[in-house]
Amino acid sequence: MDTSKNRHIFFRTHISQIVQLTDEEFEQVLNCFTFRKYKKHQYITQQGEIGSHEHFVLKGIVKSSYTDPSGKEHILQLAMEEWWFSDINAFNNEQPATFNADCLEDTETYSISFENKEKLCAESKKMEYFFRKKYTSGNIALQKRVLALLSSSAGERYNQLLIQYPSLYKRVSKTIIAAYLGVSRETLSRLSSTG
Amino acid sequence: MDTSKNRHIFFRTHISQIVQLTDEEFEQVLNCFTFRKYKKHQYITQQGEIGSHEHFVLKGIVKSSYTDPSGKEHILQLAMEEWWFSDINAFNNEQPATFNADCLEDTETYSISFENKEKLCAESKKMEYFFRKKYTSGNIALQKRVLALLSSSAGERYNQLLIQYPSLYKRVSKTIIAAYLGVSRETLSRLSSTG
DNA sequence: TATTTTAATTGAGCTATATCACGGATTAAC
DNA sequence: GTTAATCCGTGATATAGCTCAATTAAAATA
Repeated sequence: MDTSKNRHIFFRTHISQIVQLTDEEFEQVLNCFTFRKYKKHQYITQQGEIGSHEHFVLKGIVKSSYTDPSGKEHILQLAMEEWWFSDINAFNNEQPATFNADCLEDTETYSISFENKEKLCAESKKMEYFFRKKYTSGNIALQKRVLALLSSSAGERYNQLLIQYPSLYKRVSKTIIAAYLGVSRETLSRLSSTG
Repeated sequence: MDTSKNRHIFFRTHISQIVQLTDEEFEQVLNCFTFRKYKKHQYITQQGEIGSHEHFVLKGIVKSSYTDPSGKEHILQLAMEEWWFSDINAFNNEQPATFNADCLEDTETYSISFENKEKLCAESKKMEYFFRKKYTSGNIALQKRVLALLSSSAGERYNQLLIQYPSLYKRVSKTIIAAYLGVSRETLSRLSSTG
C-alpha cells in the first residue's frame, strides 16, 4: 500500500462488504487502529508475549504457528491481504500468546488492541455487528479445517488447498504448506509429484 | 429441566455470566427462542436439510457429525448442558446442513432461527455483545482443536480430552469418543488399556 | 559473480494407526 | 425375560505417512 489514502480505501472497501459507514464513522474506526510495517521474517508476536493485537492484513503474508517442545512447527493460519488474524485466546482473554506470528513477505497491517476494539464495539453498533460477522466467518473456516483434518487424507487436504487458495501455492514454500496441512515436507513432495 | 421456570433460571444464569438483562429484556430474549424436547437417538438436523437453528442445550448431549461418502462418521462437536451448537455455515449463510445433529441422551434445547437471532441482535445491543462473545469462545475452542489435531498423537489427544471433559467419558460410548478424536475404535481401546 | 543458505526431491526403513475378524459382555427391545 | 443389538477388547496384518540421510536445485547475500 503506497499511500495512506490507498490504505484507507482498501480498508473501507473491506468493511463496506458488511456494513456501510459514514465518513465520520470511518474516521472513528481508523482512530482505533494503528498502521504497522514489517519486514519479511520479522515477528509480529512471539509465544509467551502479552498484549497481543488483532490484525488486518493490508499487504503481505503472515504465518501464525506453534512450535512444540520437540521443535516441530505447526501452522494455524496463513493470513494474506484482506484477512484478519490474532491469537484469539491471547487477544480476547488478555493471556500470553501461544502462537508466533511472523511475516513471510514484507507486510503491512492495521492493528487494534483489545481495549480499543471493545471501546469501538461499545460505541458503534455497526462495528460490533461487523466483528460478530467476522468471527462467524472465522468459525466457519475453522470448522471446515477440523473436518478436513478428521476426514481427509494428506493428499485430499493438499488438493483442497490448491483449489481453495491457488495463490498461496505460488507465494509460500512447500515446507510451510506441509506444516499447514499437518504433513511432513517429504510426504508433500511425494504427493505433488504423484498426482 | 422439569419446569418452565427452572429452564428460565438456567438460561438466564447462563446469559448473566456475560451480560446483565432486566426482566423485560430477558422476556424479549425468551420470545425469540423455542423450547424443544428430543428423545435419545432422535435427529435435530440431517445433512442436506435447510433452515437450521442455533441451539442452547438445557439437558442431554448432542452429537454433531459428518458422515463421509465411505460411511465413516466424523464428530465435530459433543454438546452438553450449557453448550451452544449449530452447523455454523448452514445457519449463518442459510445453506443446506453439512452435518447431522442427533441426541445421545434425551435432550432439551432452546433453539433460535437465523431471522430471530438477527432481529434480536438488531434490537438488543446487549445480546449482540453476548453472541459476539460466544462466537469468540467458539473460535478459541476450535483453534485449540486444530492445534491438537496437528500437533498431538492419538494418545495425547485422548489424555487431553479426559482432563478437559471428564464427564464426557462417563456419558458417551468409546466408539463416539474415538470418532471425536479422529482415531479408530480399536486404537482407542488399546490406548486406554496401555496407559 | 561467487558463496552461502535455504528449499525440494528421492530412497530406505520404521512406526503409529487403520482394517479385518472374532468372542464375550453389556445394553436395549420386544 | 428372552432375543437382538450394540459395545468393547484383543489378535493378526496392512499401510499411510514419518524419520533419517544424502543430493541436487534454487534463492539470498556478500
